[in-house]
Amino acid sequence: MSVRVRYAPSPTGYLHVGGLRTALYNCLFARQKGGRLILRIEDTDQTRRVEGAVENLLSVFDWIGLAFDEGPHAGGAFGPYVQSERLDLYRRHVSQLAEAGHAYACFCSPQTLEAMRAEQAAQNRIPMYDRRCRRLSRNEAEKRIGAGEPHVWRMAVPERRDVLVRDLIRGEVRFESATLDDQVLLKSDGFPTYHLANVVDDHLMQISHVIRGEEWLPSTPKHVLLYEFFGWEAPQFAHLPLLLNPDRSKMSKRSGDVAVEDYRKKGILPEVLINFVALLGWHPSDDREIFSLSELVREFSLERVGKAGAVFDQTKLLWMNAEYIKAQSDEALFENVRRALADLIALNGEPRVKYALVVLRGGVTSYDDAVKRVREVFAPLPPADPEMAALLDDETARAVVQELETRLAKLPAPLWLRFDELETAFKQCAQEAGQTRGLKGKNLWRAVRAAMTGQPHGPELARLVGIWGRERVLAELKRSLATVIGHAPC
RNA sequence: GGCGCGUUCGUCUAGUGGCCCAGGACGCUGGCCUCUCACGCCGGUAACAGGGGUUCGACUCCCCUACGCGCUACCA
Repeated sequence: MSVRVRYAPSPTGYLHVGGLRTALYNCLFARQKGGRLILRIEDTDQTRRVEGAVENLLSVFDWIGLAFDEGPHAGGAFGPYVQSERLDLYRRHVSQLAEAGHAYACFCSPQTLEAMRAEQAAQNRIPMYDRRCRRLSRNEAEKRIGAGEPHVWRMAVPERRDVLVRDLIRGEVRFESATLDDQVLLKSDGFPTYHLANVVDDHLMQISHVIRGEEWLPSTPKHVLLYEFFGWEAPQFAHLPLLLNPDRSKMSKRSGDVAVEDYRKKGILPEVLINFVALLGWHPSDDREIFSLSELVREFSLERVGKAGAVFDQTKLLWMNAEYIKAQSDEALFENVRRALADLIALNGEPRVKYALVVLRGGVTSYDDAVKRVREVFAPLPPADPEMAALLDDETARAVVQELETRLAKLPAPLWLRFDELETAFKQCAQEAGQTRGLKGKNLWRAVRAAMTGQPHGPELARLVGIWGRERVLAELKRSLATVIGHAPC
């Protein structure tokens, strides 16, 4: 049997990282087995309609690089792929169920149900539909429907029997049907509930494996029953462990960033998000951690998916992002941040901006981070650090700085753009300047740093010189010399 | 409350009865490198939820307990 899997989100307006992982595992499974990946939109809740949600979802998948073989955008032989466009299908199937006695009309109003639950709660009983409408005769039900009375259709769960769910990840899970509610299948507005639509569509779309979040495991026996009612073969199930907040509750919107879009904004690379999320609940047979999508396709297996929920660790995500950026060549990285640095390039020329990036890229965790660092190095200096400034209250240090300035000013102009040579030349100038007054090593460099930046930290000075260029280097040196003179210690 | 799932370092995890006084990664941390920070390199830290079995031998199998989580809607 050919493998057909699906990712079936309800269009809430954003893609949850948990959803991304589900979609990814489905994708990996499909690709590896030479199967098809289907996108199906489960928009059966009219009250939660979000404008533009599908478009947004598609654009996020586009960014992330996951492609569906069939779906509302891609078409396919099993459409429509949007549930709100399949309403008649669900109605027909409910009639079929009703005909066979597996579904019944229920006329209980929301108020009635609420009262019933309140009473059950008060008596400390398990809240469950008491099946009062199940006892209605078919005649009476038809009469009330004919009279236009609002109603839903519920599934008639068998009284007492075991329902067995076979799960590829969890093995066999047994449920007693008495604990299963007579689930609503078709709502009073004519829309199906998840349970009905899901089963009908999975069957009609010939889905072979249902790979979804663990939160669906408790309702799977109902689905199994529905397959039985229809006389259909059920697909294979695989329930994935949940993605968790740091407090180990189900990862949710209110506890931080859960939307793929949020991570995109933070500068996380799409391939990193894929790599990272793949490792949440799945582990390869060795200890590798860096995987491209095609490597994941090769390595993935449901057998190696774990059972326990996984906390989404932002710190490790950032580390992985840094790893990916580290792996990029200087050229590639520059191209990736070029747009964000356009103004600086116009102002300082491309060679120096690019050089700055190369010098500063060590340890950057994102493109934004890289851009920030480059911007900082070109920005005006913050007020001098007192300790650093104090170094220049020294006669010798000042003389050395003065000497350095003189020597740098004499360097030929073209040299300032030949960064390697400039580094060497600068070091030589500084050392020679130091020699005139017997300043060397740490003392020499600290003094030069104080004069150039006034800051305790910063890029290596010999390279900062190339980044800044002649004009600024000389200007900063002069400025600090001027400042220092009137700055004698009290 | 009911039903279900789960439980190895803080976090992601390896481990399918002896290879494990438990391995890798992130984090944290010590050192080295060094004009500083970062990077890099080398090292350290830290876990089998508890209790009973089964077995010559249990992280691995069984049972119980505890804890966590999920579901319990005319939401998905």
